[in-house]
Amino acid sequence: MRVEVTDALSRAFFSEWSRVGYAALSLERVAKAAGVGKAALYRRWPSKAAMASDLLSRVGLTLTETGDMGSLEADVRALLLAFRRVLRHRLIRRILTDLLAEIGREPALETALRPFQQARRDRVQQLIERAIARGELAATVDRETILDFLVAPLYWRLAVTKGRSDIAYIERLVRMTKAAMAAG
Amino acid sequence: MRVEVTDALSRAFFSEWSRVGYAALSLERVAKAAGVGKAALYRRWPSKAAMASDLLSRVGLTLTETGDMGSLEADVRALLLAFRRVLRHRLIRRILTDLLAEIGREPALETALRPFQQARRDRVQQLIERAIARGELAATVDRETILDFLVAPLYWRLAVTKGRSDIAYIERLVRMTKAAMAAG
DNA sequence: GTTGGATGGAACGATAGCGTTCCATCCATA
DNA sequence: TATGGATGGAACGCTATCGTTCCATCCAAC
Repeated sequence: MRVEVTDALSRAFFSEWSRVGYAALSLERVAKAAGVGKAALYRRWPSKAAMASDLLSRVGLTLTETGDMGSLEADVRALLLAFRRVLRHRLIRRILTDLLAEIGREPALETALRPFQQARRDRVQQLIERAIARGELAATVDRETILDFLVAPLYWRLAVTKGRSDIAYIERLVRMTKAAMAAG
Repeated sequence: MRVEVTDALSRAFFSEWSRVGYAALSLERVAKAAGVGKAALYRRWPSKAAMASDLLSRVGLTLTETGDMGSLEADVRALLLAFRRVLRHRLIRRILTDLLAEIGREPALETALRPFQQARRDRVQQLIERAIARGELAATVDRETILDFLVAPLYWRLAVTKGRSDIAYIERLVRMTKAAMAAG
């Protein structure tokens, strides 16, 4: 099967997803937007959920990885900046919020999202372990709750309240997150 | 118009919303689930968006209000517990996540949600002002960012990662949030 | 008891996506 | 240059919802 057709379909799928949402996503429109016959789509994927899962799992490979930045503060800053870079894409933001809403209804999507969550979780775990090794955090901190604190406020601001997220904000977030981690 | 019909329609609307999501919500099914003719529904609301906005604005009145608990820590705890009580309802959680995803596509919904956001914002503002008056927080703290920290982690855990939120977790959240606020 | 308005229910034509099938055309490989 | 598989496009029957209309029934207020 021709690769450019597959690519066009993938792009159209995400574009449509962002535009109308998962539930209202019509494969007929996806094919049309890709400039492709419906048959070409159904030859590749049997259903909307299957297509979504497949495409999401492919994208999962693109996750950025940041190494040891030398200190907890620098690690947190790097993580937040990387997260911000991703969440600033309108298309990604739309799809992510939609995905989080749709997961409760389409179990297949949860499976597809799991690699992302696991990658994020692993990355934060490493960050915490490094901080403990450096003596910047107590060994008894609650990993799960720290994970919540490292991701949630920035997500909330970028995807929900749609406020500013300039460097000054990120720096404040770094300070506050560090303080929270030390208390956890 | 008969009140019990209006009530049945309202209940059915939220129930269906939670079940299939806003985009896939069919007013025909809502009427059927309410045991009511479609005409009775369209006599009351002209469209899905209008019905959603109207019903949401009615619900807005039910927002719980907690007074001064005597200290920043007690205030934060009360806020988190109240928030948890709301977010523990499966129906509310589903509708809320769905709403946050749909807002980008249906401006009318943003208008309907605004009173909620404003109420939450006001409440947090009062909490902060009280803390400053008590000398527990510096007058220079960033209100907006604190707002993010007070709401986001708990939302993230309850609505996204679907992890535990027992009292021990809430207490940890109180400690960490307090530390973050002091650093902000 | 009468009356007037709201009701449940059924049907309308229109639109749209579903998943599938068919076919003439295109194009890469051999 | 020949050939076989993928292609775009059109159409299939089916189902569902839309927003509207009609009507016989019901019920509450007078």
